[in-house]
Amino acid sequence: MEKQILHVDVNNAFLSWTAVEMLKQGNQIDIRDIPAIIGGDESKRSGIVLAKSMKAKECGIKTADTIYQARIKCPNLQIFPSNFKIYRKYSNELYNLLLEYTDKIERFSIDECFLDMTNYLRGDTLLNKGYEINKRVEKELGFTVNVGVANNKLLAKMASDFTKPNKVHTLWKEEIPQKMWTLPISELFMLGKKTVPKLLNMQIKTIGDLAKTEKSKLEKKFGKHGVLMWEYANGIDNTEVKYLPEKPKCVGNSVTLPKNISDINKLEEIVLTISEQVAYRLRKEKLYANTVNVQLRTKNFEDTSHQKKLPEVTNTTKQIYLTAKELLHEMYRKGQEIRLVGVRVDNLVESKENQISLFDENKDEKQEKLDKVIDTLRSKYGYDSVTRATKMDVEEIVKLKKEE
DNA sequence: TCTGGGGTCCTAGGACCC
DNA sequence: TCTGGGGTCCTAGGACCC
Repeated sequence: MEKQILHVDVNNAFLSWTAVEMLKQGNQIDIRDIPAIIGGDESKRSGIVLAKSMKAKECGIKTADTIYQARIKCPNLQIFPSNFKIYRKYSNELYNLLLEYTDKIERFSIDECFLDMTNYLRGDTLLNKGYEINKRVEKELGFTVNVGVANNKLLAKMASDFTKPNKVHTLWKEEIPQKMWTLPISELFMLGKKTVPKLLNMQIKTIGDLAKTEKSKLEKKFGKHGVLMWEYANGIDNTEVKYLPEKPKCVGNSVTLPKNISDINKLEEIVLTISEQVAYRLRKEKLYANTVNVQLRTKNFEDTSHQKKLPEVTNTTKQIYLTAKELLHEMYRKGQEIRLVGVRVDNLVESKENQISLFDENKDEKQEKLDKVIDTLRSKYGYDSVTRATKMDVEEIVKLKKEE
């Protein structure tokens, strides 16, 4: 039996949600009706476009443009900051509404869900359910969604992307030639800016061209990715809607520094601050890490990363920091101007039980107790209620910038 | 005043083992 | 004398997504 899949995608999510929130706060104008974007903070050198209104899109503004570019494209642009707390709130409102239709919902991202409706149609059609969800979200939640209607996840996702906003589109098997094969290859899910030029070089311009290309030829050139793109171009996707919550496979944080840094001592302090955050999140997930990874980005956008497998799993701030510090020293070349620092833990496991330890006693016990005290304080009074004396906090970095 | 931050998955090469 | 062939684990880097 064919699967019955819906893909629900919030239109201009961050901007729409900000608009709804502002209206709720009594704001007179709806920022969806003017040239507006949600953007990062240029003074923190994270000035990129995260979401745009239709009017801003008409100016040619694209997601991930720099705000600098966006302002040139549209001089009377209005810029609003992001607020992930609000986004999570509206994302949850959407999820709760969708739960009335099926409990098989995969939260693909903060603003996208896949619904497996296969056993939940109750005599109705999938398309009708799609329309109903589209109308109800607008009426009850105040923002709009696109809904893709199909027999697998890939086709549902492609369908929801057709024309926006506030639309419902089907993409049945027999519609693939007219609706999907006519599109340029850049529109196909999982074809990014590195692969598209390579395909164009092979005279593969549309998704239809790709679908008709010999699968073995693509496999030879692109490996597994080649097989995947061929299958997607032909509308083939047998993956299930993953509705059960999954543990993360890695946990990481990174910061773009307000100013490039060449001082290894300052970099160490930043690595400490980030290690602390990462370890805290790891413990909140009740996970242990096998591997620590440090990433550096220079002022020229050259990225390097080094990683190290630990002798035994850990979730203590101390272990993660000490390893990260070691990696930092291993990587950092004197004089390099560092723009971004990141720390990540990988190969996460749920417990340290099945670890073969040579000793019976737990030598991390003291650290674990200390971490626990701090975690409790933070969950009660907020993350910043506990700070380190050596920590280079935001104020200090900003001060450093002003001295310039 | 150019260029975020959070992820997942894959690949290629080296080390090491039998 | 002219150099196997598997397999696993680890690391660095890259591609893609939202």
